[in-house]
Parts: sequence; C-alpha cells; structure tokens
Amino acid sequence: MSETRQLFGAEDLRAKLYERGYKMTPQRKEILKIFVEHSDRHHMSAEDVYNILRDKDSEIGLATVYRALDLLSKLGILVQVDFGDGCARYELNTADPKIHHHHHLICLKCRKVIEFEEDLLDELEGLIDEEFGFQTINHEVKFFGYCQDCRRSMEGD
Amino acid sequence: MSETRQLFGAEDLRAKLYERGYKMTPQRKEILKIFVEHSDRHHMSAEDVYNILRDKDSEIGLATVYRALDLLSKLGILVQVDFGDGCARYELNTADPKIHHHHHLICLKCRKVIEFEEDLLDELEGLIDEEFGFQTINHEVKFFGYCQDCRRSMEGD
DNA sequence: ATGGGTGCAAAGGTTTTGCACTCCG
DNA sequence: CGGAGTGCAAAACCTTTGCACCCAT
Repeated sequence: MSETRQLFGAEDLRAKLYERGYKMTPQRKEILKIFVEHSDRHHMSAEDVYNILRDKDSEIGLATVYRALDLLSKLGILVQVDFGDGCARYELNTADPKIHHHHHLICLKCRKVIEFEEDLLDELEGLIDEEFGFQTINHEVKFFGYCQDCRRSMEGD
Repeated sequence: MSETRQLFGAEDLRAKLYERGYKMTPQRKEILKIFVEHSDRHHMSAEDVYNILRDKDSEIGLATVYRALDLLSKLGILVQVDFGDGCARYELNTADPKIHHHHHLICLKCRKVIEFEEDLLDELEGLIDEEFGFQTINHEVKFFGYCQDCRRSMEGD
C-alpha cells in the first residue's frame, strides 16, 4: 500500500511506458530520477539535464536526453514549458491533474522565474469546452514584468 | 480629428520610433503594414512575414524582418507569442492595454489556434503585485488540448 | 555628412535525424 | 532473438551577427 509514496518512482515509469508499448531503459529511469531529485529546481532544459548527467559521470548522450524528455512529456510525466529564452524547459507533472496548476512570473530584466499557485482557471476550462468544444489537457499562464528587486534597481530611471 | 482611425498607421510608427531615437524606414513601414493588412491572420512568424514580402516582390531580407519584429515588439507595437512550434510568432498589440487580453487555445493534434477574449486575469495582476511585488507588463495564457474537429476524428480511438 | 539601417552570407544555438551498435522483453 | 533504444556526428532549423554599402535625418 504505497499510494502516497513520494513523487514518481521507477515502477510508475515502467507501468506508463509499458502501457504504451515503450521499453524501460536505464537512461529513461536516470533522466526521470533527475527531475525527482531536483524537484526544487524546476523547469530544466535538455542542456541542464545533460550537464547534471555529465557531473554524475553518466554516459547518456544529449540526443537521448532530448528523446527522453519528449517521450516523458507524451506520457504526461513531464510537462514542457517555454519561457522564451530560446530553449524548451521541462518540469515534473504532479500526478493529480488538479494540483499542477502553478504558473510563472517571468522577470523581463533579470529573467528570474517566480512560481505561484492559482486554480482560478479551472472554471474557465469548463466554459471553454462549452463555447468551443475544446478539451483542455493542460494550460499555461505566464506573467511577464518586473520583479521586486529589478523594480527597486530601476527606480532611478 | 482622426483618433479613431484604423489600427496603426505610418505616422503612429514614425512617432514611436522617433520617441526612442530610431529612424523611420520603408522596411519597417512595410513590415508593420503586413500586420495591419493581415490583422485577421494573427500570429505570424518571421518566415511568414518574409514569404508575404517575397510574394509582393519586396527586396527586404530575412535578417531585416527579424530585426524589425524585435524592434516593433520593444516599441510595444507587436507582441511576441510562442506556441511551442519552434518559432517565435508576433501579433499586433492593440493600443488599449485593457483590450489586448485575448488568449489562445492550441490544438495538440492539428496545431490550430483559436482565440478567445478573457479579462478574468486583470484582478489577478493586482494580487500578484501585492504578494510578490511583481509588476506585470503583459501576460499570456495558453490552453493546450484538442479542438472539436480533432475530438470527433479521434472518437474511434 | 554621418550614424543608424539594410542585405547578404556566415556563424550560433537548439533540436532532430541517420546509422551502426546495444540491450530490453 | 528482434526490434526498440542509444550514442555519435552530421544535418536541419530558427535566429543572430559581421561587414560593406545605403539612406533617413
């Protein structure tokens, strides 16, 4: 009875892969593990993951990282987010679809990303289905602006 | 007394450019004109704009298109949006900051983009300033999912 | 006239792909 | 075993940059 185990284990991965006819490999396991271990350090790019692997003396190639991130996203284990900084980023998708609605404040000056929780949009999804017949799988809300620190440092302008 | 003139004219552009020390050029005028003329066909990429220019036998180079799109965004005339399809897209920023809050429904299957208006988030910006001291300049809301057509065509699955 | 702007081509960065080899099931 | 998965390097993309020339101001 380990339903409230931590985030996402190797067996969850195996099951999800098997479900769709993919194989479990050490590479996929290792890459997912990095996201679980770095669940504090959200939204990592392929390069970020690759660098962590190299630090660990892993032999996993960059192409494999890209392929794994893509696959894990398709399986709904990761979600891709894009902060307009020229590379795709990924973060763990928490299991409960009602929980993963955190959003991002992106500072246009220092590029810092602040997260916040907000479930305000759930009701909106219902309206969107009614009006457009559109079934929302995931949504993404980003606020671009200036963070507290940068606002202070710009006061002189 | 032409305050309610159409979208965005050459003189508005000249003024905005001058204001920041940039020059008015035929290229910049032409590129903006494309957005005004194609205000129905939203969110165009640099390549899209370049192709329209080529159809018109314009000599404007792709690098100039990129530079102009970047500049027009900095001036607040265009806004950059990203649908995760590998290239940056741009659309006209309507003059009134309270009006431009339309958002996007992006179909994961056919890549169609549906727009909808929703000002629900204005109140949220106030809360964000209070809580994080973050000053929002612009926000972006995207719903990823399946459109009506694709849902129908997938019914067999 | 003069400094910003342009066009071209080359370089840059991220992501994808072809192919031989490996290894999971 | 057999086919999916991997690693490497090359290719493919989108975007930026260097440079000589051009043209708004």
